[in-house]
Amino acid sequence: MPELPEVETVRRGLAPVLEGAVFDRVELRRPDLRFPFPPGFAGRLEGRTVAALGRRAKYLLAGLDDGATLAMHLGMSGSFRVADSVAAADAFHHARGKDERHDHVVFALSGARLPGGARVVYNDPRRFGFMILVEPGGLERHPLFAHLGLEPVAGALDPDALAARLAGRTTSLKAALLDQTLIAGLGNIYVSEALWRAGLSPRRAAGSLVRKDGRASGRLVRLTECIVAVIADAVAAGGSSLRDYVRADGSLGMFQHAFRVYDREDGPCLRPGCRGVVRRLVQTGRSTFYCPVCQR
DNA sequence: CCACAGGCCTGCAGGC
DNA sequence: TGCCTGCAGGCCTGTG
Repeated sequence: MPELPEVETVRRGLAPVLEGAVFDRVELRRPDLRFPFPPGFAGRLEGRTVAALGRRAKYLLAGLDDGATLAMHLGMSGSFRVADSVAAADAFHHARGKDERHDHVVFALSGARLPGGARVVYNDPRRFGFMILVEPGGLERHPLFAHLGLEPVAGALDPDALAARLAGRTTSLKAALLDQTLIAGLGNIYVSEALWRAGLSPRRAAGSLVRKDGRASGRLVRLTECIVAVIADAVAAGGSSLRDYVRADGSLGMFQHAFRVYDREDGPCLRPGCRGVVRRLVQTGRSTFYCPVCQR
């Protein structure tokens, strides 16, 4: 259930292995994940070198030496693990309680930095993840990427740009922040955490943070600061490890220990001086955690 | 059996 | 009629 911090942590773990490495063999152990693999998918990758491993929103983007891009989304339960052999990979996965029935893709790699080669294994029990190959120059026009919103990182998430996108919208702040065409990379955990930090109710109308002249209100400036901060803090902690997510080297993220509201229903609000109790509500089918006392 | 889980696409209904 | 918006449902498997 990787959100941006988990995907970024995976990227940092995989980059030293993938960058400069060649796909010697790509093994698809089933014909589909969320979508069927396109015909020739594995063969199209074999023999190609990874130039760089990047990220956009919750997508991992492996740029290939011929200009194409392997785009990978982890869905709700996707994870990668790295090993120098099949046996080591399986032992590692086993230790993490992973079921090898859900090992769906195996990349066999070689490279100057990989004496003896390496294997990168993709495991995804729920199969909401997917991999696609985008031909050179096609990324910006691709329907999955063309409408992605602002990255929630310093310098990219501009309050007035966000105000322009929220103006007039009656939908809840919770739903707006989950909308990947507005801000790209937030998910259910970090929306709750950011709104708690900002002291804003998840039920508030998104457009209520925009001034009449169309610019960002003080509250919206504060919210953008809190979004950037919570994402940066989570990346620094290696993301959050709950049920499925582990880092590429098998270690756990630590940010789950820093949650202020997420999954803390009925617990005391942790804001100094606030005597509220954390509540859970369901918005557009997803749990929201918030303090009704200090989030208005 | 039920509810719920970190994502996101589709289709439908309602408002203008 | 169209366009936009917002929401329920569905995709899968696993866990409590």
